[in-house]
Amino acid sequence: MPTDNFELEKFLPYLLNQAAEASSLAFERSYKAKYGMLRTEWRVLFHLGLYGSMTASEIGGRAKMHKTKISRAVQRLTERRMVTRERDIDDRRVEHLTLTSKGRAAYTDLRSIAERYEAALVADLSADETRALRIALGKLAEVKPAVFT
Amino acid sequence: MPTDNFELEKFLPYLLNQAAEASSLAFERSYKAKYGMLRTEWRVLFHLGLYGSMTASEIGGRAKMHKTKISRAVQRLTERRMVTRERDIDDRRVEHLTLTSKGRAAYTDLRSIAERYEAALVADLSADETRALRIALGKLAEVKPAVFT
DNA sequence: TTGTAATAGTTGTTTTTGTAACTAACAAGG
DNA sequence: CCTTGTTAGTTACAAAAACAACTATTACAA
Repeated sequence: MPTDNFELEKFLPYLLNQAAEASSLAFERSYKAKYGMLRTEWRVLFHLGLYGSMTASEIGGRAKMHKTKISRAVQRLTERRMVTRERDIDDRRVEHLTLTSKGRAAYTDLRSIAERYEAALVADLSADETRALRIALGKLAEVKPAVFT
Repeated sequence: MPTDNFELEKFLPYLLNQAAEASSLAFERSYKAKYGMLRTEWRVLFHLGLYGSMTASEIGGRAKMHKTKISRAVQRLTERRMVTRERDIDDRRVEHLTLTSKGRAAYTDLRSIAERYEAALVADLSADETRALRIALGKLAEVKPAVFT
């Protein structure tokens, strides 16, 4: 019984948020409960697990996370002995971040959870839907549209 | 140069978040700059604009927003004279929320921005992609998967 | 009735996030 | 060398979100 013809449920920013939130929930519980991690932290962890040693800026560029988020995530991961930091010899502003064995163990564990979770999510979708979804999401993630007035 | 074969860029919770954030940005600037609204507030505004008078619980159920978020959003919208509250006669716990003319004007304006913005977002996508995207997102928004360990 | 549970919504407190300002180190032209 | 500008990362403070405890009201059964 809407009073006009706008469809909120199809408005992409709204729909994307709902889907993102719902689909993040179960995974969030895993890394939160098992490792006391925040969203920012598992992202940093995964980047280091996947790409090996990285600097904060590199992670920021790739994950599109603001540097303050990364700074705090790294601080917490360091306190928990999951990440070590090492100053660059040539440029002492730069820090190289690396997973400790504890961090790598957490990454390996969470990655396997992520893989199984992904499979469960995709199980609801047809192959075509999944393919189109990934392509469309990839495009939308890059979009940087002008402001509307 | 990943060190293993997990694809973070295809992991749905991650990808969805990126897409949701990127695609919300421009619209967020509109309602923030023009009306000083928060995400929670435009959502409440749109529900009232679309469905007419609603209670906080009804909005919560439909938008999957926690009741404290709604309570505070309604409070701010009321302070700005965009929403009025009226106690239910039969059940005095319940409040019926309605847009004022000022609220309705803001809704109409923002809805038209939303429509144009949606068109700009979808312009990057093929018709098939768009259709599959909406269907897939709709399913994912409903998904409530078991916790993985 | 009256006692217990449920529901609508609010308030208080703690976490997280966002934003801006900051320090430290490097770069590059004069 | 200096000055000016840039980059990497941190810190401080303000805004927003999450979570839990609360009030007020209704429902319902003993």
